[in-house]
Amino acid sequence: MPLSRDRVLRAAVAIADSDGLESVTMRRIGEALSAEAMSLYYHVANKNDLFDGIVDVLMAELNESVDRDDGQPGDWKAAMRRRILTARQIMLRHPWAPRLLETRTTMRPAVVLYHDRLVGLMRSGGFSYDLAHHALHALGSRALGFSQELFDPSAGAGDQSERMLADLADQLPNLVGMLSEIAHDDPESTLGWCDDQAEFEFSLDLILDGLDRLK
Amino acid sequence: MPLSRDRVLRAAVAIADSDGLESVTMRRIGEALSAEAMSLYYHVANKNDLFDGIVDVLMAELNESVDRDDGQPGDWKAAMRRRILTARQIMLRHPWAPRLLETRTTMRPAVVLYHDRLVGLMRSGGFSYDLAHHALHALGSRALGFSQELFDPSAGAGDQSERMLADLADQLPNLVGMLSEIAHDDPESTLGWCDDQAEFEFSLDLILDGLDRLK
DNA sequence: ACCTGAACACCGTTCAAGT
DNA sequence: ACCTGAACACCGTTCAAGT
Repeated sequence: MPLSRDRVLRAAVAIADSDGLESVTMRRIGEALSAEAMSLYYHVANKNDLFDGIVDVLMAELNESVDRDDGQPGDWKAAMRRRILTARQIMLRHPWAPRLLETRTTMRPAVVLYHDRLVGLMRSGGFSYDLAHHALHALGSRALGFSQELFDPSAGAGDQSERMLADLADQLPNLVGMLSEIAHDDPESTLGWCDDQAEFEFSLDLILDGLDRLK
Repeated sequence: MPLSRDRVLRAAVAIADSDGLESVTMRRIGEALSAEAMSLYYHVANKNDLFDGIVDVLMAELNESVDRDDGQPGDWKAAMRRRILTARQIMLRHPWAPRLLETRTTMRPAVVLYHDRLVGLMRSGGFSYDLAHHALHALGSRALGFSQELFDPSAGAGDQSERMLADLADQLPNLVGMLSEIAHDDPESTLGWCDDQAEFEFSLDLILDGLDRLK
């Protein structure tokens, strides 16, 4: 079974899914395909091209999922909300994807195509081109289903930073107050244990409602 | 002149400022300080600790700038807006900073402190802790003065992607329409040449106004 | 056309050894 | 206490050589 660009990209995605993006090395991909690392260079120009290809595979999956949502009832806001929350599902399946997308400087056709459809939804909802343009900027990566969290709790805050924070607590009256009230209302949650899905939807709706008002 | 953690961190920041984050290597820092790369390990645990330290230096500069804005007139919204746009100035001075902050998983005290002050402003403006918490999520990294742009024009889209896009143009009716209208109104701009400052402020105000309405 | 072996320049990091 | 030399395991990538 010969190598191909497609096989290389799929192997890379599989490695990223199971072991994280930093495990995606040429040697490792080669191993997964029972080939030498150098053989990959026949199907892929270099590592940057490899990453571009991974984005293409990801976005194909995303666009396919998102198109399945079409034809459902609702106005532009409901349609955009649905698409974006579907995109978010893909991101949750591939936790490495947001980080990868952020590092891409080249515009991938599939990414552009995704945004074209969003603009289409806004236009059919009565947006001017100008407002649709603002909207893309306001959404930023949220349009693709993710928002970068400054504190990543799942990565494990670590004893060291927790000790640092404990030492600092008296200098953080507002956060301490906030967190203790939230912990009181919902013992499950701290700043590190927020309901990410609920917060994502809150922010998304805040933006979509704000745009609605400017329409 | 002996090495010190501080000298190491400052050298690292200087390299990042002039040559980019990927040029910050142990060997390169050593060279800048006329020392061997291995000597750095006496003052810095490893590269992750080095990056944490760089964030600390950056955030010290940011918190200092932002505190200078205090005592100016205005309500919570004006105060937050001012702080966040000041933070943005720091990010523009250090283009590598957003990317670095996104990769940090540990909570740095200076970052937490910055957010504590934001919560304080919101509280004094009549926010419940719950809404202030939502607000932090809605702002995301925008609170620190940056938003990740999916398309980075300054990095140079590259001939290859431009050709790709030209081939794709007929599949992108909405984006093509949007861009041509924007180009008509403002011949300076394309999707790649947006007024980043204006778009940042639009999005920031959209969120702040939305929060105001929920208050 | 497709794959590989040998090699290069570069990483981060360890550790025993120097002063 | 502070710095270094030698070394290790790992990268991405090139290129001449194999089939």
